[in-house]
This record gives sequence, structure tokens and C-alpha cells, in this order.
Amino acid sequence: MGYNTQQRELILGLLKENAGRHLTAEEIETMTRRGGKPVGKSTVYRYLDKLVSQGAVRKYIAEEGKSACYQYTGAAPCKNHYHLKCSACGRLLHVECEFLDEVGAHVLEHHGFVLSEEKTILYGLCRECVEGRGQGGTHD
Amino acid sequence: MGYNTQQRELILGLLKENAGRHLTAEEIETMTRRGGKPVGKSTVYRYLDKLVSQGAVRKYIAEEGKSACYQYTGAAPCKNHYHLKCSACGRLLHVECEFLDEVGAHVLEHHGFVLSEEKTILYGLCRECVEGRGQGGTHD
DNA sequence: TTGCGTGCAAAGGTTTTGCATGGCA
DNA sequence: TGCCATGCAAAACCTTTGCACGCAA
Repeated sequence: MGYNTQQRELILGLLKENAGRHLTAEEIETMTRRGGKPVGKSTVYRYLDKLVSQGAVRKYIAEEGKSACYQYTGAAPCKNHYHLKCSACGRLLHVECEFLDEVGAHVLEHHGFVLSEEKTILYGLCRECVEGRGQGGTHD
Repeated sequence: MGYNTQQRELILGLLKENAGRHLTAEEIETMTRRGGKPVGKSTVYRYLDKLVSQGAVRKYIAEEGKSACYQYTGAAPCKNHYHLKCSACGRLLHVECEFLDEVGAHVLEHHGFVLSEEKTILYGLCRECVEGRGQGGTHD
């Protein structure tokens, strides 16, 4: 499963410390620079890829054409956790909701599709933006 | 609302002819080259942007980091039309389904979120890939 | 004629890749 | 020792932008 290098420990540590947020590859690279031992961006990308394929980290595309976001989830990704992305203000909202699991059940039963709540992001407009008091580009 | 140029007629014509499929900007550019009068890619991108903001065309990000896809929908975008994207084989499945509208109703009522079925893509695994007879990279 | 639309090329940004070097086991 | 990981720089990729020219109204 790969070697334990200082770089990897550093990256994984940062991801764990920030498990409540999303980090971009560039943010991670910057943080390693602050943290003492800088890690090259190719290493960051390569290791993130590995973590994603291992299931320890989730990858999101918060904004098309912009940097992808990564979040540590550990071995057991949380359930009933969905993301709503506001197209107006750009915020990514987190929702814990059992109803949305019915979506997974539905598409499985009726369309033979195994939904990944990990990867799925619902797009639309958040309450604030609909009501005209949107907050501009406050990202998560 | 802008001028009627040959380039725009050509692009819109191609989109209408292929309303059942998704086209990338590059595919459109290539098709205009075949069709006689080549249209520059900046023009293609700029006009697609305009059509998207007018609501005549939908834009999808079928594959992260890959080219966006565009599809003509006309003035009245279809309802109950959802997309399921298979992470394994890459296919984009089209689903007409009223149940999924309940998702919109739910997130509106419980989370104050106005869902855009236009933009939302549900990620997961299609039947074929789950059953181990996935087809590799057959895109739509 | 006026101003928007176009095309080319260059810039922009993110991510990937090639290759020599370094470090883990 | 052997192989994987790393780092740098360059490449790849899609998309946007600057600017002079062209064309629709």
C-alpha cells in the first residue's frame, strides 16, 4: 500500500486536521510550506489521487474549471451526507438528511444505478441567493 | 439580443441537429470545419456561453477536468430530466422520472434550496458496471 | 456608420507527465 | 539493494482574453 514518507504523513495530517473543511491541492501545498517541509505539487496531486482511490479522501469539483477540493473522511465515509452547491454565491452546503437516501434507493430500484453520495453534488440556489441577499463568493 | 451571423446560425443548427446528444465545444468547432465555414473556437465558446445564459442550451461537466458538454434544449427545457453519470464507464445516462422531482420539493422545503435539475448530475455506478460487464469509456 | 461579432494568438489556470534523484523497507 | 516516491520543469488540457478587423443592422 505504499511507503510512509514524511511528505505523506504531512499531507494526511493536514487533511485530518481539516476534516471539517475542503482543501484544494494548492492550499495543501501552501500549508506544507508553512509547516516546515514543503511538498511539491506533483506529489500532492499524486498522493491525493491515491487517497481518493483508497476511499480515505473525497474529491469535489466545487466550481467548474476551478481547483478540485479534497476532504478527509477516513475509512468509513459518513452516511446521509449530501452536498448542495449554490450556483449564485458558490457556497457548498452540507446536509445530513435521511430523505435523500430514498433517492439512492429509488435510482437503484428503478434505474439500476448505484448512487454515490460521495460524488454527487446537487446544484441550485441557496435560500439567501433566492431571497436576494446572497453573499457573493463565500466558498467552503 | 445580438446579431444573426453565419457562424451563429451554423453553431445553433448543429446543436439542434444533435439535440439528442451532447457536444463538446471542440466537437462543434470540428463540425463547423467540416460544414464548410470554420468557426473559431473563441467564437464557439462565446456563443455557447450566450446560449447557456439564454437558457436555450444546457452545459454539463461530464468528466471533471475534461471538456464541458452542451446540449440544445430550446426555450423550454424539459422537465423531469435527470442525468446519472457512471464513474466507472463514464457514460451519462438520461432519466425521465417524476420521483426525482420530489427531491427538488424536499430540498426546497427542508433546506431552502432551489434545485436545478439542469445542472445536477447524480454520480454512481450504472447497472452494467455493477454487474461486472461495464463497457469501458463509452461516453455520451 | 456604429458597434457588436469574429478570429488569431497568447495568456490563464489546473493537472499530468518525464526523468533524474532521493529515501523507505 | 531494489523499487517506489519525490521534485522540478515542461507539457497537456480546456477555456478565456486582447486586439485588430469584419460584418450586421
